[in-house]
Amino acid sequence: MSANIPEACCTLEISGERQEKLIAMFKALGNPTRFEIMKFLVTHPGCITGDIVSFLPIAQATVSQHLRVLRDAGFIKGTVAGTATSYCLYEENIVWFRSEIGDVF
Amino acid sequence: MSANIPEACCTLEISGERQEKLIAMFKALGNPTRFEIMKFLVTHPGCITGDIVSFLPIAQATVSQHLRVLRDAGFIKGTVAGTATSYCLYEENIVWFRSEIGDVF
DNA sequence: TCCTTTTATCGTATATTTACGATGATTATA
DNA sequence: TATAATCATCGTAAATATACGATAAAAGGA
Repeated sequence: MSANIPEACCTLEISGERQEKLIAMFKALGNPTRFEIMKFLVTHPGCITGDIVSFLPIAQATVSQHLRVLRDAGFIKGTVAGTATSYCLYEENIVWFRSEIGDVF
Repeated sequence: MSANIPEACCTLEISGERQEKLIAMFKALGNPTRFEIMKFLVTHPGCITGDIVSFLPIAQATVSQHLRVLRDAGFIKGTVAGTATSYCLYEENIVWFRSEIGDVF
């Protein structure tokens, strides 16, 4: 008989780069303001930074900083359009995120 | 014709207390040390704090602090057993976590 | 060319997180 | 009743995150 470990409700079988990437995504989502930005982008795809700044009660510089965190985590994608920057969800990465969670949880 | 918003890859239809709870869980998982503790608990259910301290390269006080964050987020459950405390994954809450993510992503 | 619009970045202040050693509380054991 | 074992909490130092105003960069329009 091998060690009898009762099976858990999740495997968490992940490591290395995949784990780091997943943790960075969790961290990015673990902030109320960034979560609101994500929600806003679902209903306002392609909106520009200024739209998000108008929507949120925080300064433009702060919004820009949060957008960077979301961008670095892979959740959103920015496209420069004239003087503005248009933002969308980064669908491929979100699909990856969902898939990884499905694997480990 | 109503506003033609192309459908996103996720709805993020969540708010209020549910959203706060989910964000707190993301935040708790968004730390490498805490993620490792979660992984350790999958393979060592019922282990005591000292086991986790031996496993990780950080001080006992710090481990205890991380355990508290995971406990507050609902990911783990501690049971006092003599002078020790035995920890397990909090399966019901993890199931809830998985289910919420399935709904919004 | 000059001015406006838009956004990212810089510098910085404050808040939070993360880490540690020390201590106290609790339980078991000699 | 001492003594040991185990762990949470306290106080605190250092690092990181979050927020802001100011400024710079880039593009468009007058």
